[in-house]
This record gives sequence, C-alpha cells and structure tokens, in this order.
Amino acid sequence: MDNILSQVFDACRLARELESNLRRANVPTDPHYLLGSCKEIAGAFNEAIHRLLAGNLFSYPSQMLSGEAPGSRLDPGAGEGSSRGTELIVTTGIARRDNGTVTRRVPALRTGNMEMPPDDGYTWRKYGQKDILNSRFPRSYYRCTHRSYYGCEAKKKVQRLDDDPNMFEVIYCGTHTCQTSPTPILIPTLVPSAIGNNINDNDDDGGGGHQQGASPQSASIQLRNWLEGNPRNTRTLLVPQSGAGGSTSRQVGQQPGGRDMDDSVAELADAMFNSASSGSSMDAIFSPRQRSL
DNA sequence: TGGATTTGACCTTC
DNA sequence: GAAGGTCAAATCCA
Repeated sequence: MDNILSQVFDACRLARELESNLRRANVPTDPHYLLGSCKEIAGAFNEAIHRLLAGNLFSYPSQMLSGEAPGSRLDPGAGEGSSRGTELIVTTGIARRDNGTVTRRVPALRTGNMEMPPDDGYTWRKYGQKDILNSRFPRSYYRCTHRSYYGCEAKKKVQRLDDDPNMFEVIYCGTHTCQTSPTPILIPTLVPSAIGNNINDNDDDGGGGHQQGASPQSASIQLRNWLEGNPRNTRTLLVPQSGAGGSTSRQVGQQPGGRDMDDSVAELADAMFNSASSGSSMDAIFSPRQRSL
C-alpha cells in the first residue's frame, strides 16, 4: 500500500509542478509542453490505478447493485468516490448487463432545496418524463446532447428510488459515440501518434464506437479522455461534482477503474476544454466547414 | 433568440 | 388494453 501511496504522491507532485509552471509569468503555452506534462501526470495516476486494481481493493455490497445477477460482470469502478472542490461525490453501485445497459445507483445531489442526480460528466438533454407503475417518483429520460452533431445514441433513464428517495437509479443505454471518433479537429498535433494509442481504444464493445465514420469529433474531448486516462471504456462513468447540477454538465472522461484526477490536472483540463461541453459552444469548437462535414 | 425543459399525445411492445 | 418509451409543441430561461 505504501508503494501505491508513493505513486499517488508522485503523480500529485508532478501535477503541482505543472500548475506552478503555468502560473509563472512566462507561462509555457506551447501545446507540446502541455501535452508532455499532462501525459506524464496521467501516466503516473494510471500507474497508481493499475496497482490499486491489481491489489483487488474493491468490493461491491450486493444490495447496492440493482438487478445484478450473481456472478455477472461488475465494473471495478464501482464504489469509487471523487473529491473536487469541497464536495465529495460517492457512487455506490454499478452493474453492467450484457445487453449494453449499465445500471448505477448514485446519491442525490443537494443544491438548495432541490435534489438531483449528480453530474455524471456527460451532457444530457431531457426528452421525456413518465410516471411509472408502482413507483412514487417519475422516471426521466435523457439523451446525449451531442446526438444532433454526432448521432450519439447514448441515453439514460433516471428514477428516484422508492425505498430510498436520497438515491437515484440511473440506467445508461447505448454508447457515447460522440467521444470515440478518431478524428481530432481542434488540435492537429493531437493525433493518436502524438498522444499515444489510448485515443482510439475507448470503444470496447465494437458496437457503436466508430459507427460515425468520419464524423467530426472534438479533439478537446479526446484529449480530455486521454488526459484522464480513459483508454478502454467510455461507459464506465464517474460522477464528478456538479456545479449547478442539472443536465448541462461538463464533459469529463473516466477511467475504467473509476477515479478522479488531481484537482490541478482536472482544473487544467477544465481551463483548456471548458468550451467543449455544450452544444451552444460548438461554434467555438468547430468551424462551419468542419461542422458541415 | 437559441437552447433546454415540460408535458400531453402518440407509438411500440407485451 | 396497459405500461413504457418517444415525440414535439409550448414554455422557460439565460
């Protein structure tokens, strides 16, 4: 365990060094510098994650999983927590089913008098709400905001649990193809050869990964995925802190192991890619010509 | 004014 | 026919 902590501390140190350098007067804005530094930091965190996973440190209380048959596949990311800012978001259960849906239970996020499911890092648009038989609370239906741009078919259903109103059950359906195109646009230097092979590896099911063909893709999203070490599975979702909550969340990739980055790195990524999150910002991301492709 | 949400109606499946 | 899922017009909001 000491070895793992040492690895984590080392990654944190690298992040602080980068942050320190960026705050100096002679800010090195060169993308290659940022790329190299971020890659080093992400690699350090990845190493820590791999060691943690190798140590089989995770367990899953069965009562936290919904509808999961014994012996079925579980995601190692379950039970992870993340701390960004002052708020700790803890996801308590995830279950993957063979039909491509992922069911996850997350605690309600309190913002004022409202309670809502925490931001899961994707940008969703609500398209329906339905009262469900024998359920006290209605079910809300969301689809990926980027559907119109990428044909992303990812959807989710959110419903508050009858027996525990403080918990939401979130059922994810489909794959976020808006994150998996291999064609970077904004940052030409961030082609896979520049940032490693991970950028193409986040389509693990072969189902909808590259079905968009040459559809446009935000390089910032891809770099963000890579920065946050999401090499294999875009459907393994951390639930990061939600600022204002709601469905207008920011795009944050996630690692299969389920983790949060050092705040310094996350903030750096936020600063670099904050405009990539919503449809309304797409004009800033894609030129009209690019968008028409 | 454009994007997101709400909500009643419609469609699909069992 | 009932229930879940989706559509789309109306409405809200920044």
